[in-house]
Amino acid sequence: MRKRRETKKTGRRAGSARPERSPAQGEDYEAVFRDFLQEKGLKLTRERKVILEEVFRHDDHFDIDEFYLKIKQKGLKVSRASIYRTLPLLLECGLVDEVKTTERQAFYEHIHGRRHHDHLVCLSCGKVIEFYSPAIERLQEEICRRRRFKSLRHVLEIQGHCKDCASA
Amino acid sequence: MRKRRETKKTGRRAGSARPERSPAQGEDYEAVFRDFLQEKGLKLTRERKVILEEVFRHDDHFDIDEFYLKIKQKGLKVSRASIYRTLPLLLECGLVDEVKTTERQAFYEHIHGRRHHDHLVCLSCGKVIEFYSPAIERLQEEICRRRRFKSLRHVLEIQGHCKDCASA
DNA sequence: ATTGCTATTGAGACTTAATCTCAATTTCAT
DNA sequence: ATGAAATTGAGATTAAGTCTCAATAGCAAT
Ligand SMILES: [Zn+2]
Ligand SMILES: [Zn+2]
Ligand SMILES: [Zn+2]
Ligand SMILES: [Zn+2]
Repeated sequence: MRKRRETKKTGRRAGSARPERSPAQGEDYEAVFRDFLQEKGLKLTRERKVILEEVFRHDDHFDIDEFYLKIKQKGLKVSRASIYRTLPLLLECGLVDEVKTTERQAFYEHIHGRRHHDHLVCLSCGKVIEFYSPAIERLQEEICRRRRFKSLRHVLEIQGHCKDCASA
Repeated sequence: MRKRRETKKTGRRAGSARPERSPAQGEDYEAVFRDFLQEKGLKLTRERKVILEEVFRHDDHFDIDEFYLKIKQKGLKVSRASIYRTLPLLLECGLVDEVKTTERQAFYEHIHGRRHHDHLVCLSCGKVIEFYSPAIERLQEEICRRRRFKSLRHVLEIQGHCKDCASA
């Protein structure tokens, strides 16, 4: 068993800032995944189904190790390697969002009709607060346009102390 | 000898976007460092001097491994451990800026009168282009204020393809 | 300059997230 | 049902970063 790094995990729920879901997008992520796989000549295996289900059962951010443990505790059998191999696929087909943090480990969140958003991360309690600023997004586009830089993605993470930890 | 990871290093010079130096700030970074160390009861060793000099000889971003190799090639003798121990000190006293990237390795850049800035990173050629947007900075402050989040630092990295690579 | 208390160093061991290996197994189009 | 090709998983490997600890160096006080 891999030793888990010790990290503050308290209160790792997103704050009130989460953009609400758009119910417009269908629930059938399995169909999306299946089609994606088929198109690439890949196979929808039992393991991939388990991972997909589990990803969509999660309603907040998670890191891979946490995710692996959760699957294991449920008695489902999927290897760490398969998880590491499947998440990039889910990323590629747009069902999952990867947020590379300034910490070593990236975290993930299923998309399921969520909008893009960025993050405030509390250095004391580990809380992740989502925010979305159309103005900032627009300015980024502007910056890229001016430099003829073709933007594919971005990471904006603000680190500091949340209001609970700052007052303590 | 530690095996280097293979990464695209071509054209890793910053683009034209670098904010110009402010000549107002004195050149005497060694004095700054010495005072800082003294205040903390730490010592200005030969190794620390070498590292400091070398950091300020670099005029763009660098990662630790690259940095270590460069020092070694010059025949200067400083261990990897010392570099890993010294850079956080330089960070702490504000002489160096650490930019955690979405890649595994962070990169560094000496400050020396530079303003804060963020980065465009080209995924094809590895080029790092700096930019600074007062408007974005202001919006970030605004977001934090609204959430009573005390911001300490932030990372904004936009990934994509630079104009040279996009046209190719 | 000498002394002595600490901070520091460096070689190499260790940690750990992530990737790779490869034989055994599973998927799925035919 | 069949077989080519993709996939799996246990464990090895990689590599950035951290830690250990005996030997050494800085420096303040004498
Ligand atoms: Zn954004
Ligand atoms: Zn907090
Ligand atoms: Zn900024
Ligand atoms: Zn490029």
